[in-house]
Amino acid sequence: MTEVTELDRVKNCSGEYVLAVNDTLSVISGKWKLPIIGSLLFGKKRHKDLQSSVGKITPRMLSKELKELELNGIIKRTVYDTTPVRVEYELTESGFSIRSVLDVMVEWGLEHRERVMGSN
Amino acid sequence: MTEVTELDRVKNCSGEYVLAVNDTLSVISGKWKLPIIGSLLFGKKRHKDLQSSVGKITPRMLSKELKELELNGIIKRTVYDTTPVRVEYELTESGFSIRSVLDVMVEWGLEHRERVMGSN
DNA sequence: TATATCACTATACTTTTGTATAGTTCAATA
DNA sequence: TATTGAACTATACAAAAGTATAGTGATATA
Repeated sequence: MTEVTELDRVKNCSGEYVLAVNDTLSVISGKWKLPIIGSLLFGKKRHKDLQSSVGKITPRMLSKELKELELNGIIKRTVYDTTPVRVEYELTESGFSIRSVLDVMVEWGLEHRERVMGSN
Repeated sequence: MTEVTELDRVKNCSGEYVLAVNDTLSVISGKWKLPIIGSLLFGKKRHKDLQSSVGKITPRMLSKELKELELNGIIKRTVYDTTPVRVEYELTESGFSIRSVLDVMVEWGLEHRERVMGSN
């Protein structure tokens, strides 16, 4: 009952708290990260599939964002030895689990809009 | 039991979902938003107090970020008719409530770090 | 009259982030 | 041999975000 977890510790230290939030924030920041994650929630996709489903992203940006997401452990990249080569991207466990964060953000966003609209 | 709320609706529509997340994201994005909110969680503060508690932010950036936070309904600005003039900033209800979002982000961030560290 | 305090604002940058457009590599097919 | 398709990469540029440094306006006190 008196155990202090890492979580309790961080929540009570304003500096580390901000750092931890920023860690999460950096994973989903960038113009195309959310659309990409959103698209991959429906299943694994290839580069060209993402290009059409994500909007008018250029291949350069798509590569860049995918590379960052992979580095951050959000997606997994698999290369198949076919011709032409096939590369598939899919969410990792962390990738799927971040959905709970996004859900909370959607909820707050809608509540906040109500509060702001309600008092005009 | 069969009622479909706004929330359910948005969660099932990938486009609107991303938009709603981005709404929330835009409120806390910017290099100094989190430190400012973090500082105001401890109580109302004046411009100069924030300037010292938030780090090495310039007055220009502090004004800019405060203005955006006010526009977004996260903080309330009060001017007192003293000399020299006194201006106080404090969190609104939305400002305080966003802490629940930040808490979830901290939790995910720590779990994610465990997962990534655990598999090296 | 000069100085100090507070809450900014102005101007001119630098850095980061994103866009536009074209080109590369590989092997398989026409 | 030329073309195709997938998955990128290269180069140059534009826009957004952030920094550095100095200055303003109001008023009260020395």
